[in-house]
Amino acid sequence: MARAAKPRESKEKRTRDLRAGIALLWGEQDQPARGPKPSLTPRRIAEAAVTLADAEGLEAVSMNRVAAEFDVSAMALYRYVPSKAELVELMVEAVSAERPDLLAAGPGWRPGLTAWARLLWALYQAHPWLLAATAMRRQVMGPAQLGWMDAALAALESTGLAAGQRHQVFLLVVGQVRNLAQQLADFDEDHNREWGRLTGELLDRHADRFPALTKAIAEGAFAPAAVDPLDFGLDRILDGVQVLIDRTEGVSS
Amino acid sequence: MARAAKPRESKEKRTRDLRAGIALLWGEQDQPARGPKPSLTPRRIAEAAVTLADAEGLEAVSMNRVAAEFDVSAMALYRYVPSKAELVELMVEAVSAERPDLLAAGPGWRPGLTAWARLLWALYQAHPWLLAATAMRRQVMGPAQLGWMDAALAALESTGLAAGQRHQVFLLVVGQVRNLAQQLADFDEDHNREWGRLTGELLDRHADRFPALTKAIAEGAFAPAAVDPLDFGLDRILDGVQVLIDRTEGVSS
DNA sequence: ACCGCGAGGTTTACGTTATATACAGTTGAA
DNA sequence: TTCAACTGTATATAACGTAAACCTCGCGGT
Repeated sequence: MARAAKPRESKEKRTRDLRAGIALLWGEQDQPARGPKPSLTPRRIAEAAVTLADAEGLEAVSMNRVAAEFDVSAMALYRYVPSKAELVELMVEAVSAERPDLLAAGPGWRPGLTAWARLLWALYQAHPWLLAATAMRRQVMGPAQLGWMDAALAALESTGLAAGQRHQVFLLVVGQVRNLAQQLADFDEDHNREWGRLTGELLDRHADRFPALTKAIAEGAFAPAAVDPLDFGLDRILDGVQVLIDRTEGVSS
Repeated sequence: MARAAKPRESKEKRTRDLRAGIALLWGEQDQPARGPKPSLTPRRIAEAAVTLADAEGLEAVSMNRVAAEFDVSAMALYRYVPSKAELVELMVEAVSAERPDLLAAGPGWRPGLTAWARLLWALYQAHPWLLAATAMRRQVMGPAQLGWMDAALAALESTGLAAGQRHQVFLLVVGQVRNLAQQLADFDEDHNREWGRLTGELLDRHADRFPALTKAIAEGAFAPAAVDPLDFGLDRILDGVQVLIDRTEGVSS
């Protein structure tokens, strides 16, 4: 970690970095004329990093490991990618490349948004590192991520909600998927059972301090759920959105 | 980072670590008889780490920095804390120490749960590092966190929902608060405006690719919201929960 | 055709991280 | 008094991101 204690770069520098990073994401970098042919591209680098992350997790993605995939020194990558942060952005864009297709879900905002959430959830399941990758600072969305966002907002247009509300609902659904991904990431079968056993003993001994929790556990609150975990939260949220829509229509009409 | 490529510790070792960590969280460690008096305690170390994180962020919390706070070598801390991960757990427990008081919110599950969410949100605002700290693996809740959980579950007892559903609703509300914290953490005034400007140009140029997004922006979807950001999502979620309660009551009665 | 400069790639080095190991100093119980 | 247990330090290791200096190409302008 070369975190130099927040060197507080100059504003011009940061803007230049940002501009370069965005150009990279949109593929709008002008390639050079003079000099040897490049042996790599940002795209190929990102793809190698993605397969590495899929196989061994985001922690395994170091400049060294990625460079080794091309039999090249780590520093060589910096000719194509300004920093590791930008590489991660490219990885996110790479796996978000194909825009979700909501037409098969049928008409109406709710089937569309549900399908959208399911597709996003599938993406997070296929690439468990996505959560950590997008949690990193510098939330600079590239065209692929904007495509996902556009698809969700399109599904919401028929609701009659205001633009700000549509955006808020979008954030709500994204949040639900990401929360689920977080819960799944935390989950380790053995570890969880072991913690449950050890903490269970302590809970018994202090049952008076945690009455509601004790009762809920006794009633099986932590038993593995039978239904798809995405459904419960999503259904509640969309029910709530429906309530808002009904109220809005009632007022306007 | 001494991440030794997931050395896959033996199960016995992991269980012992877990047991030691839980004992630490619950303050159930037996103190030694012979030997010099300890000059520190896990508690004092955690408190120093908390003030450091409050002031300079979680990234500033290194074993060296914390140890320096006591004019002591970094390795000395390992006499009190098994690893940095456990230290972070202790930090979380420290700031979660006081159990939320929901009695002032009045009767009924909804005012109680709303108050609970507001208090948790206040905690995340007071300690912005909480999100990252709790996102780290090994979700081993100590008594303080269990106290928060118990308070939320207690508020939900009057709903008549099943234990599993109460748990799910709890997760939903926690998730909403954490999502908000995430959105706030990503947000940097200057940076965001700059990204909006640069991406806005690109969006104009590709408006046909993102029609719904373009329309939403034109209608001011990204204008700073006037209301408290927690409210929108929370209201939608709790509306949805109310729908579920109504449906459940309708069936049972 | 030449030549210089820009570009690709390597090497080396720095500062930082967590923590394993070996050791020295201190203290209470036997 | 002796000894084992305990505290704290010093040293060492592996890994990380990346800055800086350097060599080696090969195209563009002359």
